[in-house]
Amino acid sequence: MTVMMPTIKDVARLANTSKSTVSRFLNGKPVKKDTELALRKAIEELNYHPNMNARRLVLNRTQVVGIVVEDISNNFFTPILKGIRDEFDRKGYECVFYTWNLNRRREVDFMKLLYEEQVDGLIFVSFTRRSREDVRLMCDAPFPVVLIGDHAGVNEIYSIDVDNANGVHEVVNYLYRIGHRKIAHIAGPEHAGAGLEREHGFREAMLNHGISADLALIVQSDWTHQGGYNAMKALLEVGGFTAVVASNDESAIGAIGAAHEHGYSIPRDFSIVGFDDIGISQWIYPPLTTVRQPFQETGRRAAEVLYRAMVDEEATAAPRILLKPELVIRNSCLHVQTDG
Amino acid sequence: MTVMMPTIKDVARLANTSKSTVSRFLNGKPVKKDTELALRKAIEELNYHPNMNARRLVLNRTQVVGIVVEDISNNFFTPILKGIRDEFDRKGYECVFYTWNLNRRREVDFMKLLYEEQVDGLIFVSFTRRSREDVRLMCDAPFPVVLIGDHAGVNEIYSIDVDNANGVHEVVNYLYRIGHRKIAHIAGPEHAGAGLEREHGFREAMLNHGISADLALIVQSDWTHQGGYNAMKALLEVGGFTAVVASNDESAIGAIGAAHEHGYSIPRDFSIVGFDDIGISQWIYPPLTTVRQPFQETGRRAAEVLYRAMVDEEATAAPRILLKPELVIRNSCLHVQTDG
DNA sequence: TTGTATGCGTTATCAA
DNA sequence: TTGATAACGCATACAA
Repeated sequence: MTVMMPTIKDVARLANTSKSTVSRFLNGKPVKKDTELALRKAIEELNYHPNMNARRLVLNRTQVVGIVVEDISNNFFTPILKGIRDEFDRKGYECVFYTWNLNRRREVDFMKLLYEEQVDGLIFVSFTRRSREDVRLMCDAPFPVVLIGDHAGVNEIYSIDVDNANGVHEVVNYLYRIGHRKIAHIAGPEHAGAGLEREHGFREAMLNHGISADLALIVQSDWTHQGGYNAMKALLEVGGFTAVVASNDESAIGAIGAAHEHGYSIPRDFSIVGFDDIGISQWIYPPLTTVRQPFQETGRRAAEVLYRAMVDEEATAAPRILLKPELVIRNSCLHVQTDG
Repeated sequence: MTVMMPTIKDVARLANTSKSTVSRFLNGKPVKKDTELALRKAIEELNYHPNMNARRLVLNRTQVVGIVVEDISNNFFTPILKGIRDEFDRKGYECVFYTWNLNRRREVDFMKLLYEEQVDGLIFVSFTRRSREDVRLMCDAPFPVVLIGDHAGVNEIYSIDVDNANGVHEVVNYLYRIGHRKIAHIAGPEHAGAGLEREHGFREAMLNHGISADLALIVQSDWTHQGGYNAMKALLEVGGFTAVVASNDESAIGAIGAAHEHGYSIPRDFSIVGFDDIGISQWIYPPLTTVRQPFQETGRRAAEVLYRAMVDEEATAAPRILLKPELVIRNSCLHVQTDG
């Protein structure tokens, strides 16, 4: 970077005009045909590119939105990010991705960091539970903020999430419909808001069918393959169930692995259902019945909300959006005889 | 963003000192104890945050590296990106991710776009074949550029990739060792450099064992589950093989699905091996024997090379790094009787 | 339609 | 240790 990049001034000199004319031309304002030609030539010749930092400084606007992601290596995030990107691509905004991990900084610390980056808006993507206090702080940011995931019950902030409870209800209803009464649950990690919502949804749905949840059949896990595997082994020790509702697809897949390892066949011996519908779920054996979470749509909608808030100061959209998930029936569940 | 953010000037006024002193303090230069106290108080009170754009403008250095990714929704990319991030986090650099897709722009167009963003360095991540012409252009950038993937044989550019041919050699050798002679190949897409390298590696390895490749047993595919599924169906029509080497894990998984659907059991009826070792591969049924690609390490090394090139003008590291993949043996392959 | 002059928020040079 | 001043590259109000 020791080489000096040409500036608007160099272009002006070469094209025999002034800086302001160059600037105007670059911003699509009208100039005389002659000067336009001279300018094009000069720009080409110098290989000139405008300096965005300078432009941003004077405009006090960056056309950049920040996306803060909890853990970029999580596969859930990629379709969400794609949804956000695609939407902002259309609007002519740049997306800058920041990642963090739980043990280093909090989301709000990141927000302060982004005060410096002069972003025009911000989206936080995380499946971890947020504190009221943190979310309150986010409301005070000098730019609009949209949350994907938990909003800690704060209704002043823009947020978007999937209706986790509703998704699990559908799952349990389906399982009930095909005869299952003894249903186990492999829960998500405690720190995850969505995990808790799904667990509550499970208990609720069971209650709705007049089945009191058997606490021994609800086992805590962590949304990983390994976690699902371990949880299933634990459940197999307990026994006395015909179906298991996993808190996500990965743990469902781990659970299937454990069942196979114990010589069971799915769905013959146990019905298993996941949550998320990640890409692989239709390709495993047996193809997994699950709840499709509209990841990309989630990202797209978040971008939409943020955009509206950025351009329209008094946007009055509903601050909370709850997307409906969809039950996808494949081959990991089987009809069973009801007891009574 | 209508609200005016406090500047260094406001801090100076409130702390009863000058802009320069504030600036020096912010950059860790020594100030008197009294002024330090006053400054801290003023900064706190005003909730002051430095404006990075202004700083970058005057420093002509951004502490930002650009990462241009072909398709953010591809799962391969996440561990690579994580490797890059982690490394630059340590170095105090910001990472800005840009995504593109094949039908919109070329990588070099992106590079020009980044002339404007004033990044200090750039990493291109793509599995698509690159043209000599494009790579040559990248060499002329005003900042260092590192390629992950194909380098079109241009040795002047920093690049890093996995030794695809070597990986496939190991696979074929292994298959040969356990008795397989009739081996099919589900190839990757034509536009992917790595796909071609793997296919060549396959032919080479077969030849090394004195087996002339049966062209009917090499079928083109596209690295997707669906593609692998279709390819396996086609192979099953042809018949006459005991093992299949898939160009990546996803198509291997699709192929297993097709085999199951036709009533075959893996590995009893066919041995199948993949490439990449994506997270799911050890959890499917049967657990997939594959070649582990060091994704995260790839990203880390790329970041390392770029960093060296950015800080040390005359870095003379070897421009091309080829990482060795590793055969991971699980349960998707079985020993068979050799014919002769 | 064009040019001059000013300012955006920061760092750096130089005297004090 | 501090303060005045001049950059950095660009956009814009105003005058021409």
